[in-house]
Amino acid sequence: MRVAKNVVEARRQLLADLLQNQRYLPLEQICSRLSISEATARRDLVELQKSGRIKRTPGGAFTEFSDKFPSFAERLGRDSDRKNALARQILPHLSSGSTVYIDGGTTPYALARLLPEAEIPGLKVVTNSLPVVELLSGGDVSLHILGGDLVARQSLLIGERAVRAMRDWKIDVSVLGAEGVTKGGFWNSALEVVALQKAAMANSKRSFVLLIAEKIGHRAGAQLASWECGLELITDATERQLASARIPSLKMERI
Amino acid sequence: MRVAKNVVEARRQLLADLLQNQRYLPLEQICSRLSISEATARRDLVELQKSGRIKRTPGGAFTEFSDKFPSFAERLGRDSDRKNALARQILPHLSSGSTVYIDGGTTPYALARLLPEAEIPGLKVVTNSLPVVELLSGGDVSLHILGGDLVARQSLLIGERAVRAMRDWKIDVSVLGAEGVTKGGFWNSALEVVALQKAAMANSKRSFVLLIAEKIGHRAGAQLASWECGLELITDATERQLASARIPSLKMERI
DNA sequence: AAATATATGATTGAAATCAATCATATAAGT
DNA sequence: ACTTATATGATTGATTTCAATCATATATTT
Repeated sequence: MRVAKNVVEARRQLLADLLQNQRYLPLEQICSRLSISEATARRDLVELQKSGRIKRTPGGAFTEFSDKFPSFAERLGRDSDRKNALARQILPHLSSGSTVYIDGGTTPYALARLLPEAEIPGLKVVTNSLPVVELLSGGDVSLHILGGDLVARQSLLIGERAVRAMRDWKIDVSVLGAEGVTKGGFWNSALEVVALQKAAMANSKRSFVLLIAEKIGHRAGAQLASWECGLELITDATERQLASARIPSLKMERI
Repeated sequence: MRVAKNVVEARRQLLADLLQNQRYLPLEQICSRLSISEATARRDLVELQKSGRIKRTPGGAFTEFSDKFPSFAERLGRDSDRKNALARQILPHLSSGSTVYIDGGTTPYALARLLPEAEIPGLKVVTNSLPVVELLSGGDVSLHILGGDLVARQSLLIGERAVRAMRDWKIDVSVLGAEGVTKGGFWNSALEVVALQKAAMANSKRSFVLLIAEKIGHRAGAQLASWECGLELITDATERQLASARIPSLKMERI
C-alpha cells in the first residue's frame, strides 16, 4: 500500500545514515532493522545508489565514504571554507610549546586540520574529539586525550570522567564550538557538552568560540557562558548581523 | 599445483592492500586483477577474513577499517587465528552488564573483534586502545576511554593521567597483553605500559593475560606481575612447553 | 631421490540473490 | 467524494554465488 512521500524519504535517509555508520549492511539486516520487506529494501537501495549516496553489492550495500566517524563526516563538509577561515584566526594565539584544547564539533575540527602545516614546535593538543585524534595521530604534535564516555554518533567524549580529566590540565588556549550566541551569552544543546566546555574555560588562560554567521542570534538548551565570562567570539558575521542580534561588541575578532 | 608459501602470502598481502585502497572489490575484479581463479580468490578471502583484515560480502570483499593505525595493522594479521582462539576463552567470563577492560596490543584486540557478534547485553568496555575504540564505536556496547597521552606508533594511551583515569573504574574482567612469561612472572617492554596494567589489575576482580605459545619463556624489560598476583594465563602452549619454561601450573586455561 | 603435503583450478549441486510482475491498499490530485 | 498514481509485499523463474570435492602439479620434507 502506498505510504506518504515524506515517510519514504525519511526511511531512505535513515538507511543512508545507518549505512554511513555501519559501512556495510547485508540486505537481511536492512530489512529487519527498518522492518521492511526485501522488495522495498531493494527499491530503496536502487534509489540511494542512483543518487550516489551508497553502493550496492550482491546481498547488501555499503558506503564508499567512510570516515570512521560518520555523522561527523556528514556535517564536516558544510561551510568548510568558512570554518577554516575562522580557525585560521586561532593560529596566532598558539605559541610554540603552548597547550591548546580542541573541543568536539566540526568548527574546532577545522583548526585541527590547519595544525599539521602550521608546524608549531612543541605544541600540545588536548581533545575530547576522536576525529581530531584520528587526524593528528601520527603527526608531530603531542597528542593527549581526555577520558570519558563515547557518544557514538558525535564521536566525542563526555561525562563526569571527562570533566575530571580536564581538571588535570593547564590549557593556554581553548577552542570551543557552540550552537548559537545571543545577547544572553553562548548556547549549546547538550548539558554534558557544556559541562565539559565550562571545565575547559576554567582551566584555560583564554577561550575562544568559533561561530559561523548563521548561528548568530540562535539559542539552544544549555547555556555555556554569559558575556562576562571572558569567552571570546570569533565569527564571520557582519557588524549589522551582530547588531541586529544585539550582541555586545566586546572581545571579538571578525574576519 | 602447489606454489611456494611466500608466493601465497605475498599475493594475500597484495589483495589486502588492494582492498585497503579500493574499499570494495567484486570477486570478479579480484580474480582478474590478481590473475587467479575464483576458487583461489575465495580461499584467499577466507584467510584474510579469518585474520580480520577484510570482510566478505556475497560476491566481493571490503575493508572495515582505515589504515590510520599502521604499525598496529601490521602486527594484526599475524597468528590471528590463534589470537582469536585465545580471546574466545574470555567470552564466558563476560556476563551481561559487566565491565571489561581491554588493554592495548593485538591480542586483546582480538577480543574486541569478537564482541559485536557475541552480543552481550549491557556490556561496558573500557580501553586505552584506539583501534579498539575505532572497532567498537558505532556498535552497541557502551564504550569508555581512558584519558592519557597518545603513543602514536602503538596507538594507545598511557601515562600518569591514564593510570589515574583507571583508578576511577571498577572492572570485572581485565584482558591484558604481554611480551612474555617466565617462572618469574609476566613481562612487558615498557614501564609505562606496565604501570597502567598494574592499575588495571588493582581495579579488576579478575585479570587475564592472553599469550601465544611463542612468548612462553620470554622476558622483557619491565615486570608486570609475579605469579602470586592472581593474574590468570590463557595460552595455547602445550603442557610440555610450559614445563620446559618452568611455568608453575597455577591458574591457567589452555586450549 | 623419493615420499609427502598442499596450493590450485575445475566441477557440481545447493542456496542465495536478483529483477520483473502482480494485486492491493492508501496517498495525492481533481 | 471520486479518480488516479504509486509504494508495498508476495511470488516466480533466471542468474549468481557458495562451499565441498576431486585430480593434479609442484613445494617441502625425509
